Amino acid sequence: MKSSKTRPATKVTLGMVAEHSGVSPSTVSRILNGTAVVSQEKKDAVDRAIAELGFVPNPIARVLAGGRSLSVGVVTQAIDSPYYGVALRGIEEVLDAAGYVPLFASGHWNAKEEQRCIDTLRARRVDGLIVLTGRLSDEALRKLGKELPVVVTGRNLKASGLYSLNFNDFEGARLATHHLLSQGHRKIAFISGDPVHPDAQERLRGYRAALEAAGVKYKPALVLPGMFHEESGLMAVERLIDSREPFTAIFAANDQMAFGASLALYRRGLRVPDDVSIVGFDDLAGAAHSIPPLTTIHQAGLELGRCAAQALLDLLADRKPTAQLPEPRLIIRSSTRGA
Amino acid sequence: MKSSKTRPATKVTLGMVAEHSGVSPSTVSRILNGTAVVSQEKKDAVDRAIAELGFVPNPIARVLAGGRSLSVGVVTQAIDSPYYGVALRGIEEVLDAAGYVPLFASGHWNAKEEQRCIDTLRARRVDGLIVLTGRLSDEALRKLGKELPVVVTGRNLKASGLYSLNFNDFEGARLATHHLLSQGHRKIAFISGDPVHPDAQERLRGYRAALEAAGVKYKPALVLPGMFHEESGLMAVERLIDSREPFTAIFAANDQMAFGASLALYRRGLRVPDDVSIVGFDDLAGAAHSIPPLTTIHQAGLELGRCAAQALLDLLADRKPTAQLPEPRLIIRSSTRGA
DNA sequence: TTGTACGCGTTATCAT
DNA sequence: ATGATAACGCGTACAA
Repeated sequence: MKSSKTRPATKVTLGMVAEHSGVSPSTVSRILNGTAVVSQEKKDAVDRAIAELGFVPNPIARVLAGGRSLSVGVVTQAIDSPYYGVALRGIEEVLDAAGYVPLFASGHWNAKEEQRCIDTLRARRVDGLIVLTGRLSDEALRKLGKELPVVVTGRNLKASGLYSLNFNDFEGARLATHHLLSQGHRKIAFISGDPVHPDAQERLRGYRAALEAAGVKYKPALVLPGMFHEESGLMAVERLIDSREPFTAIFAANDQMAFGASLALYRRGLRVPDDVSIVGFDDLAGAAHSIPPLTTIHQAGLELGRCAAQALLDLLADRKPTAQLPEPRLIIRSSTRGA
Repeated sequence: MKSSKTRPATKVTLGMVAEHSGVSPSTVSRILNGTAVVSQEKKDAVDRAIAELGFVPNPIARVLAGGRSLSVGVVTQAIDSPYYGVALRGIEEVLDAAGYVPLFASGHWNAKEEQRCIDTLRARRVDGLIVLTGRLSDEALRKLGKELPVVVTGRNLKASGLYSLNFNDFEGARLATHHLLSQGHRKIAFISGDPVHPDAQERLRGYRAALEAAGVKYKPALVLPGMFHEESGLMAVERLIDSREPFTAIFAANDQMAFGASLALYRRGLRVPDDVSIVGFDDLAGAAHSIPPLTTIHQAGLELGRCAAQALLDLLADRKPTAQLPEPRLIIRSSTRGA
């Protein structure tokens, strides 16, 4: 029985291919990696042998011998993050198309764990690294970049072997706030993210800039601390309501907090958008199907992943990365309306 | 300057540890792997040398030499799935605690891609495999189990080297439907999942069983096809409303479709739960913060991941896995009320 | 209990 | 352009 499925039943090695096609192992290796010019004649013979034998190179042996592993490490913060999850998909997509395999590891927003991830990944000899908005110091990242190609998001570092990709959080927040302002809202609450996070600071800046541009006085009582998750958004609004500080709109520094905020409003009998308008940030998958569909700032997670992977591929191929993230866009849905 | 951080600046090998402690490489290896009994004296010397040199075994070389890779392949369907995402976190968590590293790959609900993932993972010499509800045939899985330890979810296969973990979808659906019934609902629509999916069939069975037990006649016009995503839930309800088939409650085969259904209701001016009650299935992270908070069947994704990983660890250690998934539980929130 | 020698499958170096 | 040979770092027979 001749099986058309070419999956190696018994391990077939490069050496066997060499023998089968009457050339030396080195030649086979050269053909596989395009390391040197080989006569068309031998190339054909080897290709045929590879097909006949169903040979698949052993990536383990390859890397031990000093070759590339064709794998890249991706350190994210939580493998199940609704935002970064889609970024991972983007990374997977473009890496796969280029023959690379992603190795994911989660740092859990903890510099120490993150360092452990990186150590593990490097022990596994990844060819490069993508770090999604980590807690590591810029210095540590810079040093890392000297040792292997690295792409980081959420930073603005520049160095050879290190490429940064950053969203314009400031502009996104400005856009969101301006949208509310343009609809006549003046008492706009802001649910901030974890201040440790640079993104959170930028978004606060954007909020303030929009206010200022519109001649609306910034009121500290209207900015509530949050932690980027639903519960914190909910509690922020509860506190806000209890404080009796009047407001007609809320801008949450991310969608998850916006969801929590909506729920708090719902519980207090306040209607969105009739009683209060609300805008989020990120445009998570769920934003379009929340009730009401959430007006938000689109921060393309998928694009983020794709760009990061593409940039790393460039670095790996000794090309200069040019990937740029798209500018944030306001997505108007149904959670906002005139004051 | 003496750095307390013990990260190998220069690669330190097992051989160097051997030399540094005056023993042979084999002895070091034995100590590392507990392969044989070694005198306490040498053991201490080696341990000291390891600490002093900051030695970290090279996993690549280790596996090439025939040892374990301490990595396990995890094939999921989409790296950004809201349900499986948390399962991945559970897997990561228990694997990590045992010194294993997960390698994630996405099959995208496609048997061919799934097979590719498995081939890649095996080429990377994973010690075992976790397959989350794949499209692969039972036969293929059985064969795989003969070659390396495998844990699958969403199936009921039994074989040595192969462990299955399955939720009681039937019971979950029965519970959900019964809840609606017990509140006086009689015209209960069911938004089904993709029928290709065994889970979807089981849930339909559970729905019918509950109906029958309550003496309510099953009405085909009340079951709408869905595809497990929001949009399909939304369209299902639109069709249902347009069909003018009366209904007072909806049971969606998963939360995502329930969200979509809620949105359709909202758009048509129908209130949840005042006009129609709705219950979902899965208990996604977002279910608790949707508006209104969704009554649903808790299918512990985190537990699923943990159990799968634990079972694989057992298999790997030649223990008999005993992990069992918890029974589905009804989580009553605010999307359901009396008819 | 411990050490020696070899092999894992590939790439890199150095010849030719 | 091609081949022989030596690594890569570790595990494991086998011998002692």
